[in-house]
Amino acid sequence: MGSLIPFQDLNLLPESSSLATMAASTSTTTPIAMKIPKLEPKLEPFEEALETTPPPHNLQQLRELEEPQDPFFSTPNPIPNPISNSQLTPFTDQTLTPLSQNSTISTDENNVYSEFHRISELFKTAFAKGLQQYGGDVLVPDPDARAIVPVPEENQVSAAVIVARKRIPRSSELVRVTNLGVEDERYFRSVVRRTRMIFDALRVLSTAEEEKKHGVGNVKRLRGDLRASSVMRDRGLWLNRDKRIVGSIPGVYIGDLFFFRMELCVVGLHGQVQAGIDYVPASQSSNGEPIATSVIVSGGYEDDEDAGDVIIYTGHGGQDKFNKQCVHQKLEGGNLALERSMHYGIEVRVIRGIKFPGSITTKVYVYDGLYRIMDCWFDVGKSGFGVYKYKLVRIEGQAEMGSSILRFAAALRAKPLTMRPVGYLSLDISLQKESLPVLLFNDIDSEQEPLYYDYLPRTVFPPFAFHQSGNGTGCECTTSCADDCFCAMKNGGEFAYDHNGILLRGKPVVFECGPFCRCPPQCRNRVSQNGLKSRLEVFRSRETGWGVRSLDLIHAGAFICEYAGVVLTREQAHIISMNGDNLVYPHRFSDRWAEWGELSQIYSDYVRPSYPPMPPLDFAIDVSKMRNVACYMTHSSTPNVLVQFVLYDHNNLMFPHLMLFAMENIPPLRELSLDYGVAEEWTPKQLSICN
DNA sequence: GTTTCGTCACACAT
DNA sequence: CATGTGTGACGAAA
Repeated sequence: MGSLIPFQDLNLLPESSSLATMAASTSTTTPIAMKIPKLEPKLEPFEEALETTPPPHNLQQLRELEEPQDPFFSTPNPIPNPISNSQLTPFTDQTLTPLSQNSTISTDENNVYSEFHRISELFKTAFAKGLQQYGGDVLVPDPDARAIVPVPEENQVSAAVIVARKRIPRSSELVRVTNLGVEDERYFRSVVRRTRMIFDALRVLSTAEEEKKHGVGNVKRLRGDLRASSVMRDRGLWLNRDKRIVGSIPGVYIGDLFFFRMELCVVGLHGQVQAGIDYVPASQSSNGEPIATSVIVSGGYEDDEDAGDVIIYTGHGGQDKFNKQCVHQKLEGGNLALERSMHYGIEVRVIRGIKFPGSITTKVYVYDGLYRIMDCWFDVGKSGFGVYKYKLVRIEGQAEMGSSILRFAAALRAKPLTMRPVGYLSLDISLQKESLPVLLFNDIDSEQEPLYYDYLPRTVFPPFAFHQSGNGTGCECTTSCADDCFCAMKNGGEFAYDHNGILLRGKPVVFECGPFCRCPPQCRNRVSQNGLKSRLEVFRSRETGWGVRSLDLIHAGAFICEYAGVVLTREQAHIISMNGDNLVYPHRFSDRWAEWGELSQIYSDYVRPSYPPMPPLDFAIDVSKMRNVACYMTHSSTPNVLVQFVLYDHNNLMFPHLMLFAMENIPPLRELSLDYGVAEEWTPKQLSICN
């Protein structure tokens, strides 16, 4: 056990302060950032992807919309990788500075000191040694070494093997993905979306299975996340295992949210289950040096300082079981890798772990984009032990940080008018008809349209829809519904939701408990009939007219709202549509429910749920005079919201409710989008695109 | 190839 | 509801 070193004394230490000063002056006198090729933002922000889509309530435009469906799902077999001009840039040996052939990583046995003055020795030797051994100048590495040399055409590798077919070990080949076209982006996004849907489906289903087997509450420490990732690893469904990507991961956007570390591994954003620094180890690196690729800022180290764009990040190691520093850190492993990444000007992905009460887990992980390591020094931490510190500075020109959006949204929920003094036209256009307020925001023009319609929280069905059905049947459960209850039977012997109200798997139709059941309103099988769970906001957008976003984070699979309007029969619709009114045809919505919980890549005998069977829907929804928030959602072919048909207040299969559920973890203030489907006349063209 | 080790998880108990 | 603690699975190193 080393003796405690007073924090303030170390700052006075000549060696440390001089070196720190020199390091600091280095970064100011030589404009390092200028010499690094500026990183163009490669990923198109989600909002921009929606730019050309028309407002959903303008159905005429919608029909004219020519947008191919997500090719991944619309064809039965995986399509060939559409990548044409994109490339993976290998980091060849030439891209890194030449080393002396015999250099090794410094793992100085004397790293642990108990005497105060010896810390400075450690600092000098470990650091200077670490740098000098690699042939560079101790404090001013060759600026040219920071440039990533463009790779000649013949060395470029195709990206076709992003999705593997069997379990693959982790590669050590460092690449950076560049020049992705719009189609490439769309493709990779769909791969990531699909992968994450499989992960979530496996995770919630394994929990549900265990509960079924052992009974609710008797399940011991079930780790659905571990189960899901393990199954997916065995099937080779982890992404980006064949290349170690420096920089952005294709298909992962800044602001994307994750609730499990394992999920970060599955998409390849961060490959360490618990460790905060991910890197290519020296033994696998082409030049024998470790290179860091991503870090997680999770608040686990007391010496971290997080100012958003600038992070003082603490290296790993030196902690006891209670996350207390107890020995000095060493310049090895991830610590050395970060230092080497700084030396070569290699950017790192930053993921923040943020405490998030009220979620399914206590923490949420946000991808915050790329940072450059600008500085690195040895310091004494608050507990008096030596720690390595790294100054990470966010690269400019990237989309806004997800973590700051989370923070802003939290403030907005509490004080909307303080945070946005201008633009709110209404703090609740539903006039308390919804369980939570629906805000209306326009800071672009004077349009106020949503104010002028009657707000209709639930769809109005014609009376005969109730009469035609055997609506007097319900379950007899008095406390809580179980898997053997009448309503569970109607759903094929299982409930559609888990105990958090998450939709487990999309179905042709979901039967919820209703007014004819004896169970209480809190019953787990009444998810979509109890109103909003997240605060929604209709907002004016230059690109799409109106759009909808949430002030709350929405979990994947969570209920959002109903798509409400007045139901018209085919005959009524025919008459009304001649006047050019706004009608929505439920049968035209793409069957996105089938993607939710789709596991054909896991089970070869997987078939899309066909029970309970649904007849073709033959009605329209009139949203011209009465509507709710849903009809302001924009269209997308990679939507984050799906339509699930639900019955609860009657059993008439001809007239289900259109309930909207989240297909992804939707960050607050990200635009919600629905696949309204494309008109039939587009089908041939669509096929030609897919083939 | 195999084993050991450490880790900014997670879930549940208290 | 914060803190404690047991089980865990991965990649890296030996």
